[in-house]
Amino acid sequence: MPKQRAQPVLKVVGEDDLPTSTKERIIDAAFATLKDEGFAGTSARAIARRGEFNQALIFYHFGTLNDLLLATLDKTSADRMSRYRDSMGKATSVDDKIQTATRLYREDLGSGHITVISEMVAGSLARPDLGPEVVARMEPWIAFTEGVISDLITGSIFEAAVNARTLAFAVVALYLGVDLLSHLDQDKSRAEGLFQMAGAMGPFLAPMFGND
Amino acid sequence: MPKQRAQPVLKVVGEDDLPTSTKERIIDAAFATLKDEGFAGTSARAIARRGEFNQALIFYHFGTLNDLLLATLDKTSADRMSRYRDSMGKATSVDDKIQTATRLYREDLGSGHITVISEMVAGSLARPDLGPEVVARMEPWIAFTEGVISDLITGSIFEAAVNARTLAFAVVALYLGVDLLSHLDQDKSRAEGLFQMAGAMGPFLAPMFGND
Amino acid sequence: MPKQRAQPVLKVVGEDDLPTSTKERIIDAAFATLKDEGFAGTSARAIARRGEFNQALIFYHFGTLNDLLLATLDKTSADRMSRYRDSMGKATSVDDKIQTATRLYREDLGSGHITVISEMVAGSLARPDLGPEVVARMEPWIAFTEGVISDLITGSIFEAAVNARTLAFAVVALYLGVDLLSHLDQDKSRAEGLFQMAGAMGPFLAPMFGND
Amino acid sequence: MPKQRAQPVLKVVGEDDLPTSTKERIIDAAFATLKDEGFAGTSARAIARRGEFNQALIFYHFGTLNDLLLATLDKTSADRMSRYRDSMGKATSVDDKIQTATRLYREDLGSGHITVISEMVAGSLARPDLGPEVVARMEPWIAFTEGVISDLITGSIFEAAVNARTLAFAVVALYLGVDLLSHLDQDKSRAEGLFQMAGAMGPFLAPMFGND
DNA sequence: TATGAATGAGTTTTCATTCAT
DNA sequence: GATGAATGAAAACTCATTCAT
Repeated sequence: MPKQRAQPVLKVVGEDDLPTSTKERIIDAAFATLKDEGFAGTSARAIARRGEFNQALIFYHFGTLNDLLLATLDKTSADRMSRYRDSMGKATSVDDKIQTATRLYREDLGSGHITVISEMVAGSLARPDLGPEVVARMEPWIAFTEGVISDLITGSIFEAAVNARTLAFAVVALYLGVDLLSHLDQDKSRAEGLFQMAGAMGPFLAPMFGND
Repeated sequence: MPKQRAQPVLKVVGEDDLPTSTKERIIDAAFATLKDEGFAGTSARAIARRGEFNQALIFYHFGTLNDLLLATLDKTSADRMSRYRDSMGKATSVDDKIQTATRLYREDLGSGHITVISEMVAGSLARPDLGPEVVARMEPWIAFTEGVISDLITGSIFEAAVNARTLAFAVVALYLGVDLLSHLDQDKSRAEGLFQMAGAMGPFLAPMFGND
Repeated sequence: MPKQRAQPVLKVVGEDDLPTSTKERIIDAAFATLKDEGFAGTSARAIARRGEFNQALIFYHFGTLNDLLLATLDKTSADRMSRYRDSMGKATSVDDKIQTATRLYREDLGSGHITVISEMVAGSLARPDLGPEVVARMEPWIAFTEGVISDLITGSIFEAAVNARTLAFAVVALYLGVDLLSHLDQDKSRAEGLFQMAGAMGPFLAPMFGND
Repeated sequence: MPKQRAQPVLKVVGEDDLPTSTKERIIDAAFATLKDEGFAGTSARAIARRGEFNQALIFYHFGTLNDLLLATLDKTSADRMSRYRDSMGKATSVDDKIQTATRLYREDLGSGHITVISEMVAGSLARPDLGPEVVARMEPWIAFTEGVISDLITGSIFEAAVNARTLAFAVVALYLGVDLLSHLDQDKSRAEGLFQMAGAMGPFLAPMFGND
């Protein structure tokens, strides 16, 4: 049985996969179900119904529902990560980075990426064996954020006081917390307000980081 | 029928309650189960087993498992809130407030308050009718945080740029996100690191807030 | 414990009862619940809620839910029986009797008597120990109907061919069947149509019974 | 998913069905349970025990206990209906029809058809969402009876006075009522007596219908 | 590869009834 | 007489997973 327990994290789906292999169809169905029905509604049955295939197919291809869920998280995470890398790489000033991050966040919101991430993180509490795996999938995001922060503070007055890794952890935690709360009370405006506030502080902060 | 559907949020438990009324015993069992078995493990059966009482008692006293869970959240929330109010009220300088917050966080960690809050917030995604209720219970915390922040920035250079309410939302979201991640990967050290970093920045920030 | 298992059938409630004794209040609540919530909805809890008294009172006074239900059936049956006796006693011709029966049926419909009877008869299938007791409560109605039929056919051409007792059983069965079906599909018009048809046949039948 | 929510009413089971498909086994078990344990005793558990299969199989194949019950009613109804159609089609005179109906009734009694029908009709009062569905399944029987009556009264003196549809409703209601009472007090003799009386009236009635 | 059928363990909730006070 | 609390048994239904084909 082709179980796939410890699938490499954030591996971009290989080129040998046909455009819509069965595995992809299943992942797409899982993504859609997670997005629309929430973690609680994402049973094997629900995914199969959504993708119009047989329930057992999930277990044939992924061994476990958990593993499908993780693969789904991997895929959306990998997709978004490449997008983030591209965009943030091009942004140089603090201000610019804030603008870019805001734009990306709005994209995430539209694509369902946010929903799926927060459903997975939160849901993994309810499926205890999922927890560590999900956290592992957050690691690359922390690393990426750490890079962005390092770039930013190197040479600034903050360089000494700030631990980039720790701050990166905080940023990712904040992102998740905001997602979670926004998701729970169906209110996007507070997250939006947060980005706007950050935007307003951009010019404020710029001189501290040696941008002008 | 002693249902308690719309229990007042954050009502501090009155002194007239006997030391261990049945309702309290049930809430305590729910708290312990939430803490040790996680949200997923907190079924009516599990709670009853833990508290060594009959399953049906839960429904007799709370009507619904959800309602018991909310009551549990209310109780722990109320307990902690009064503690936070007392302690933060006494802290005056930024530095002081950071120290106090760190101390309180460590208390939360020991008492299981953190575990229970994050289990509830995250788990409520998987019990959709719980979501709004849980968010509503976060509101007082946002309000409280807003107060602390307002006190802090009034008269400082940040007063104009910062929206206290939005920042309070961010702080609560950050707290939840940190809890969630720490809880998921069983690793408390990163949260600890975050507080230490904040502590290190304390003296740094003090002058910006007009403390000396 | 004052159980009341084999309560005399159709005994009119004695004069020693206060106008609204507790037992009566309970019976009234049971009647109302049976009428509005149906047999399935008539749990001890539902009755107690409706009458605004404690659940346990039912068991104190009647020993068993079944016994309360039977007492309720007795009461409504006794009330209606006296009414039927009075009215049918005054009707002399076939035609007259049909008119009277139609009028009484409409009364039954309004008072909820019909609902309660059919709920009880049908429901007693679902509470097997109730069955024979309920049937026993139908006996007086069969006897009463037998009397009416006997009066009618004595001296008519049917006297030899018809067994009054058997026909009485059929009439009661028909009444129940009609109630049941009308109740189930919420459609009173067919029962009404039946009475109208009987009414139309009255003058037709009259000569056969020696009325003119 | 082989749910069968809106199964065609009274569809005769096709010959292509294997002798004992799982669905049939389940229906047979439901039938037997309904017959022997009564409606109240026909829980999913009881059916599964009787058929020696897993409880969940019921829900896999029928989605809902109600739906299984309805399918069971459909099957027995369809079986009997074809038998009634055949037999009554061959009976021409009133007398003949009465004899045939009596014979069929005795068959029903032996097969458990009667028990199951009355359990279902009465029981559906206690499962409110079942009511309309069960009534709908009575409709074909009313229609069939109407046909028999129409044949009978056409050209007779009753043609003007009798509404065949209304009378058919009454006949079906009577049949149900008789079943119900017989079933409740475990006494078949009164129903038997009724048929005997009808038999005795046959020659009496014949001339009125133009038979000789 | 794929699937329909099957399963065992689990879920929340409701019920009639009992009992100590 | 009356009550609040407690209980054991049962209900319908859902779940992830397995298996024979």
